[in-house]
Amino acid sequence: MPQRSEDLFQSRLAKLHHLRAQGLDPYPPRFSRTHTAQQAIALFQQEEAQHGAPWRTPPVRVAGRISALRAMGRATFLDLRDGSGRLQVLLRQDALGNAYALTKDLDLGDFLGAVGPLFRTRTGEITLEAQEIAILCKALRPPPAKWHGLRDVELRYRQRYLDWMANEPSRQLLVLRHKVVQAIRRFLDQRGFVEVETPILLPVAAGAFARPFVTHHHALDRRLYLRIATELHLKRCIIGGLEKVYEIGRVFRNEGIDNRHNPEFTTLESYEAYADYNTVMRMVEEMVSTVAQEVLGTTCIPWKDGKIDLAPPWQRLSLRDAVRERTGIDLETASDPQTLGEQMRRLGLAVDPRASWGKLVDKLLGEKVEPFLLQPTFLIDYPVEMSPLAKRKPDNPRYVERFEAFAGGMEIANAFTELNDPIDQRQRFLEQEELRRRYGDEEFDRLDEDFLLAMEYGMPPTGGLGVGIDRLVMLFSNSPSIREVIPFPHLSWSQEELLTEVDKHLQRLAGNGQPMTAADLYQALVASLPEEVRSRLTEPELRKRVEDFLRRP
RNA sequence: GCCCCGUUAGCUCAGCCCGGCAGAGCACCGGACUUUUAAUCCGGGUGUCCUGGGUUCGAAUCCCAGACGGGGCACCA
Repeated sequence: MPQRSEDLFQSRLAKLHHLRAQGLDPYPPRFSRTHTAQQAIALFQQEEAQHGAPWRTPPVRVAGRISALRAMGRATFLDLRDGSGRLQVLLRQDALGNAYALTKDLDLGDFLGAVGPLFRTRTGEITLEAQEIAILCKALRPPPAKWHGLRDVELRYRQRYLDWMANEPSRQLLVLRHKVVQAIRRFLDQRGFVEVETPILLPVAAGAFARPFVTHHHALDRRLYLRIATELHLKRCIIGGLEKVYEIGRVFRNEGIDNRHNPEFTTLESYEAYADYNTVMRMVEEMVSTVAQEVLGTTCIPWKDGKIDLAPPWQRLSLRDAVRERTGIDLETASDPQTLGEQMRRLGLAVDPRASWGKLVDKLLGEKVEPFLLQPTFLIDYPVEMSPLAKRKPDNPRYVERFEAFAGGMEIANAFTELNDPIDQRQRFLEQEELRRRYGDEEFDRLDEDFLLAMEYGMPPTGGLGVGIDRLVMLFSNSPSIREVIPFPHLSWSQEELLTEVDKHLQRLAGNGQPMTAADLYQALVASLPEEVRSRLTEPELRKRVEDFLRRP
């Protein structure tokens, strides 16, 4: 595989062998350090203040990755970087003796331990003068360029560790994400919520609008799906008597990838018995603003060219009013697909004539309302057709007690007073199944018989909430793309992966010793390659690969 | 699915319009240098110009097809 960068690799390999030849272990099992880079610098500053300059501390032990190397004959400066920061190390032949020869085998990216006193150089930089050094790990590939860093977006995502090595903001984003999740947990834990872990592999993937991923359990010989939501299991917890539960976890939706969608993403869902969507609304604005305050130190955050103020209370706007204000359409009168579709066409929207009313409302919201909700806003009371798990409004059964929260034009939360009438719930599921049949749309929700069974035992009135953690982190970090905030985002095949896959098949096909003609081998290859690989390569490309393969010794 | 842009050395990028020996900085390799800081100085270019096909005496450059990435649209929570 590593045909690229072969020379750099070989040069480092040679140094590795040279180290071994001298009886040094390039990968020793341990090195005990007494100070991080930051602690070492703090120690020096403290002692210098006490004793006055010039001052040398007693020896300290530090370790880190070599991030810069400035060699000048019998003295070498290098920068060691660890999790806390950077410390300059001076290697001098006079101080190190024979060990100084090791310097020649060091490269950027290697891990090194150094022992010695701290002092200030002529130019004033706090520096460790090494009396002892130990290579802790020989790196066989070079780190990204020190000056330009790593800009190539594809490389940044495919080899995220290089991104983190080279780009401080990317590292910080990971930490920010952690702090957000931590602050959410703290918020909920303090309110008596219990965190539970519900299954990811399910016989029925229900609880949201999405196509699921399919997998198979061999021992059970059963088709299973990856969950698209945690909702139905968390409600089972409520049924079982836990009154406040939540889960922060990954859900999987088999859909396209873009700036706001990754096929796996993290949601928070919480359920609280004896709460309703009004209770949840207050909790959401308090939670998001509290998290912002704890993590960012303010509730007023920059977003694109403007600012968003997350301090409660957030604006509350009924969905019907919001649509009427922005489009002039009244959903009460435009209450069938034909009328609504007609009015939407008049606004210049492309309308699928077969779309259901709920889908049309959804599209109208997505096009004409949501993108304009920059300051945090609750959209309240959704049509029942779009919300099969929410309780109807007592005074208008065509609507449900549901809200979605928006900020920066993105949906960040979705919540409702949960439906706990098992007969209505069954009816709603059946309607979803019917809609899926009628519209051939895989994304309608699914009937979950096991969940209905649970609900028939009785569920207290409950307020439920879903929050997209990734989008919340996008908001908090002013990131335009969800890929930035997901440590390892999904990408398609790279050219190298494809060709490696082809070669694997070629080796297997040609492996039984019998000589094959290029034409035969090509035929066998096409028959053997999975469609996902074959379809990404053209016939001439594959034929060429076969010929190259046969030409190889 | 559609449109636009990109893909050249390990990294960041120029060269492409108007076809003529594949370039720069950093990194790397060899040499000098015991307080440097993007160290400096001398010497060295290390390449499947994304892939495949076509036009041409000649293609990184022009044409066609495709892959991957980015952006937009469509679709979608």
